[in-house]
Amino acid sequence: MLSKKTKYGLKALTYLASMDSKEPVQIAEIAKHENISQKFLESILLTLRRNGFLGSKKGKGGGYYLIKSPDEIQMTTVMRVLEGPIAMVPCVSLNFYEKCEDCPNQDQCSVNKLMLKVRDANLEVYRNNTLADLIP
Amino acid sequence: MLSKKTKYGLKALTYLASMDSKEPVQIAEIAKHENISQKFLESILLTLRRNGFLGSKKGKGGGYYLIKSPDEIQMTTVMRVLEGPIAMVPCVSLNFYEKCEDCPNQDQCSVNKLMLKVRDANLEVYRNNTLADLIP
DNA sequence: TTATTTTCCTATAGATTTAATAGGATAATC
DNA sequence: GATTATCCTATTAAATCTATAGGAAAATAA
Repeated sequence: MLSKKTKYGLKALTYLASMDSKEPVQIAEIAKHENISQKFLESILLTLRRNGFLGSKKGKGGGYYLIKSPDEIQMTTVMRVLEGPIAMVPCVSLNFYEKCEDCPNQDQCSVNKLMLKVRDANLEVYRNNTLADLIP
Repeated sequence: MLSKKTKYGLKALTYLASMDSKEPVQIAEIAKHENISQKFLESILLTLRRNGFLGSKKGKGGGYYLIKSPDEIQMTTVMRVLEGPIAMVPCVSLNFYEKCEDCPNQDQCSVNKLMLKVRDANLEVYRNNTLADLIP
């Protein structure tokens, strides 16, 4: 299941990407427009800023804005920041690899075998889609 | 993340599929061979039996065995029983569809748009792999 | 029959993760 | 100096996942 964090994060990014100008947009506006708890959204936008997707401005007329052009924001990077590893098991993860401690040899592991294919299929989708592709 | 339930279930199914004969295999043997808590595995095998993947026999010489041939067991059905919906959001699920209550119109929803592609990519993998393909 | 073995079944405890809230600090503008 | 809006940490609440407990039921063997 996709976490609400990711869901809300994607919606917020898309909302910002759909703006004509790059003027800061307030959290309250995004939250209201997308039906999201403002405080929860606040923490999400914070991590998006900390990870280089958004810029921010404080005080009156402040808010968040996209730093890059939507077509330069790959879904792989967004998903990794919001949802975590794209792989369903650590032993097939490119960016978060970990050996399974219970698995004697992963080359003969059926789960590894299947999840490798799943990972590749998902990567293919995320690599071929940018934020620009999500705008209605 | 793949749940341990699914991981263990897949390993158990693969172990049974790798057997030459279709003689019942005891929970204890599977648990030991795959490093799984026996009691936890017990409940997993029970749901696999209830969902038509396994047969069972009680008493001495009893255990679990595959009902169908491994190449007739599609990963789509296994994943749905063990892990639940293949889709990451209910609004793109084929078998567990639900409308998002917070989404005014899902045709213009960016999450829906992306997750539809993800779902299709995953279905493609699960449909093209059977239990037979997981055997080392 | 009686003992043994193994699955069957429900309930529940423990652990982890996710979702949401609280409350004030910081910085920019008016 | 007042107001506005982001910044930041901690904590609570809810949900889900993992594992265990403990006995019932059924099959086999003595």
